[in-house]
Parts: sequence; structure tokens; C-alpha cells
Amino acid sequence: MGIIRKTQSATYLLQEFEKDSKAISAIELVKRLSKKINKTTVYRLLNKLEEDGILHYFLDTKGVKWFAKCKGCSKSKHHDIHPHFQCTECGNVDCIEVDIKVPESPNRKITNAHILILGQCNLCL
Amino acid sequence: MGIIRKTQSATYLLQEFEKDSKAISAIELVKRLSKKINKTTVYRLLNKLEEDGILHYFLDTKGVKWFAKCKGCSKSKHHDIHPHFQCTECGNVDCIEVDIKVPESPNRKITNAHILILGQCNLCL
DNA sequence: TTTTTAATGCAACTGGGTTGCAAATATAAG
DNA sequence: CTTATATTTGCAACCCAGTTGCATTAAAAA
Repeated sequence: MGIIRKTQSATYLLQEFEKDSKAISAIELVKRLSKKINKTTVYRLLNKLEEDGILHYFLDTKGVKWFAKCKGCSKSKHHDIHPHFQCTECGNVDCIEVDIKVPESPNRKITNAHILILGQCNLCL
Repeated sequence: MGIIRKTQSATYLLQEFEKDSKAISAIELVKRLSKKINKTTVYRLLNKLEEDGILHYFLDTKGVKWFAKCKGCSKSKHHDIHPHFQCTECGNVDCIEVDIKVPESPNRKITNAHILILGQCNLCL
């Protein structure tokens, strides 16, 4: 489980990400786990897991945080610069396993990119 | 000035975007105009100008709203799907006038994309 | 075990952004 | 120009996702 201790809370939280490999919003996680884990703890765990390279996060169009499991990230560096897709109807979010080409730009050093693609998912079409 | 009335507040607000053509965060605008316009009014004007196709907005890595002038947008449709660049050192944001190719995806209908590119700007390199 | 260290819960807080409503201002009508 | 109508504005109070301080509890080390 990496750097964090294997506490009950951490186990419960990670279980949610085992169920299916979709992204889950912090709000949703707080709700789902409200009987087992305090809201503050959920947020603290999410942040720690992100720092440790277990989860990655991104913001949706409303500035709400979503988390998903990382693939091949380490504590020192996140490699998840893939885009995320959010359905404008149901709100569900998926990771899109595609490398996107970020345009080079003169006089700038580009280090990262956040790409949120919007549209309708297969269920809402 | 489009659909909104040409009130003093709207004039002051739009003046800020005339100065230079960079993006400005809502927070910054509220600060700059605090002696002339109430915070609530600033937010209401920004939202209205966005709806009317005068400004477009996007969120930075912290979920904060930034606004910039539109080019060629109308009330019915925003055409600004260009990426935005934010310097991770000074926080400044620019519009990048490049068309980005969003990957097609089977079983999805893609309608929009939010692309935030991160790195160091020419002043911070 | 006992000691040390990190994680947890609670309550209160932060801050960007919004809402309701009465007062003020802009535009339209006369 | 004056009055009537519609839109904006300011204020205070609110919303809510996320954070912080601190005393308590649970995990790992000794």
C-alpha cells in the first residue's frame, strides 16, 4: 500500500477503486463512505494517495475533484497525462488511454497538461 | 456591447480586458474593481458576458475561474476550444491560438474540450 | 508490552462563488 | 422631458467543496 499505513480507512477507500476502474469524485466518495470514514479523513487519504502515486486526480468543469487509480506512476512522478472524458448528461468520468500531443510553444517550457473532453457517453447517446 | 445594458459597471469591467488581452481570474477582477463595483456584480457581469459570447472562461488547476475575450464567438455558440497555458511559477494565463486535435472515441460523441497546458512562461524561464 | 509515530474524528473555519431582496439606474413609452 | 417598465446593483447572508487545529486513537517499531 505504499507509504501510508494500512489502516482500516485506507482499505475501505481503496476498495472503492477496486470495484470498477472508473474515476470517482471526492464528493461521491465522502458520501459512499460516510458511515465508515469521516469526511476529513477521506480528503486526507485521497491527497496522500495522490502524492504517493497510487491515485491521480483532476478537476471537472465545475472545479470538483475526481480521483482514479494510476497506472505506472511513482511517488516522484505522475505519468498520467492522459485525457479524461466527462459525460455532460450523466456526469460520469472515464480515463482515456490515449497519448495526446500537446502543441510545442516557443518561449515556453511545457511540463504537463490537463485535458478534459466533454460529450455524451455510450450510455447516454 | 451586445445584449447587456451599457452600465458603468460593465464599462469598467470591459476596460480591464482592453488593457491587455490576457486572461484574468475572477478573483483578480473582484480585487481590482473592488472600489468601483461590488463583488456580486462582477460575478454577475462575467457570467452574463460569457453567455453573450463576449468573454469565455475556463478553470485553472485549482478550480479558479479565468476569463478572456472571445474571438468570433456568438451568443449561440462559443468557438473557443483553444488551449490555455498557465505558468506554474507566476500563475499567469494565456490563450493559445492553436487548434488542438481531440482524439475521436468510439461509442462517444465529443462536443467540447478543456485543455490546460502547464509549464513555465517566457518571463519565468 | 511499552514507546513512538502516524492517522482519525470533530468542530470550526476558508474562500470562491451564489442568492434573495430592496434600492438604484437604464431604457422605453407617452 | 416625464413617467412607466425592466434590468442592474449593493448588501448581507448563504452555499459547499475542501482544509486546519487539536485532542484522541490506532498502527508500527523497539
